[in-house]
Amino acid sequence: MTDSDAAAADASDDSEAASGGDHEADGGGTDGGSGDAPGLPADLGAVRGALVDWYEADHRDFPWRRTEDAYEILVSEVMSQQTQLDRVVPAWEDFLDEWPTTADLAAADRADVVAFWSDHSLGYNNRAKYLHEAAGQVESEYGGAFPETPDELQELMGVGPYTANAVASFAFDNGDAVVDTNVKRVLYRAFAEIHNADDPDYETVANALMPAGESRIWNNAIMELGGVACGKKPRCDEASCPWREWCHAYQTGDFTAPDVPTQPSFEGSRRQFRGRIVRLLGEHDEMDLDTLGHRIRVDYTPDGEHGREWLRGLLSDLADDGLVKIEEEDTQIIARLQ
DNA sequence: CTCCCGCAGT
DNA sequence: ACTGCGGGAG
Repeated sequence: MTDSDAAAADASDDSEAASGGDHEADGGGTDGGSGDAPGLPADLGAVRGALVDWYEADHRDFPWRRTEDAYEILVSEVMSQQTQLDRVVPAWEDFLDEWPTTADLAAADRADVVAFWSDHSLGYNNRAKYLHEAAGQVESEYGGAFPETPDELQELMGVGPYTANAVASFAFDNGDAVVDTNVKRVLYRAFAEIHNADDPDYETVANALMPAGESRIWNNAIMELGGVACGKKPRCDEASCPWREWCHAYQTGDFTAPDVPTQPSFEGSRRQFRGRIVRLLGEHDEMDLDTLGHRIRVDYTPDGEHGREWLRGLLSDLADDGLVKIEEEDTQIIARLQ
């Protein structure tokens, strides 16, 4: 899309701007703009409309954006928490094919769900456990019907503030503004007040920005912005960012973003070996200690530094996490998914 | 190497 | 407030 428009240029506040979207701005006057969110542009209606129009004009067509089923949405959110969306698509489709409803998932063996998770390289196997557990909660505590408010959704295992608002928004159009690392980056760059704050209150600003009662379209739109136009490497013009005329970063050229804690390297980490163990146990049902050890690392020697004692430690933690069961038969030690 | 739509346990 | 948790892709 050609955009052009030199941008920064006029910082003038005229505007009703682009759009003509169908969303009429905020219900007049009530929030008069920046009442509880100093630092937001005065013409909030234009800012909101520009983003929503931009999203509606063109956005990535992920399959979970075509459903309003809370369970399907939840599965997509949990999978997306740290896996690239393009990789989530096939896993999401396979998962729902295998367990189409919360009743199906709740009735499944956890070991099968964990094995699926590992087999689809979705990482963080605890999330499979959480999802299985959450399905059980929906069945037993809500009679199979998802709660519809963020507060209630947060009671589900593995569902925190972000996921609760995402599900409430995308399934029920009933959420508050989502705040994840993408949204934080957008807000930090766009609005100087956030950028300059010692301890930015993202939640308050995000909610002040969101048009009340339109969480579904809004949260989709602002996350799309963070993913497509305002990623770590900004693509303002290429993506025709709708906020260029208001954006502090675009006008100053300062595209710094909030620090995201960097993970310790994965290669050689204990997480890597946990992952290998779970993957192997998903393929072999049960394995004895030394066979498992030799299969997860070439330098495994029963009595060496990375030997039985080391492996017992990993398995013990996996057992504490409820992912693995350790059985002692005679002198043999056998592990299987739990 | 970094990045990717967080959360639970402590 | 801090820590641990997978693994593919760029």
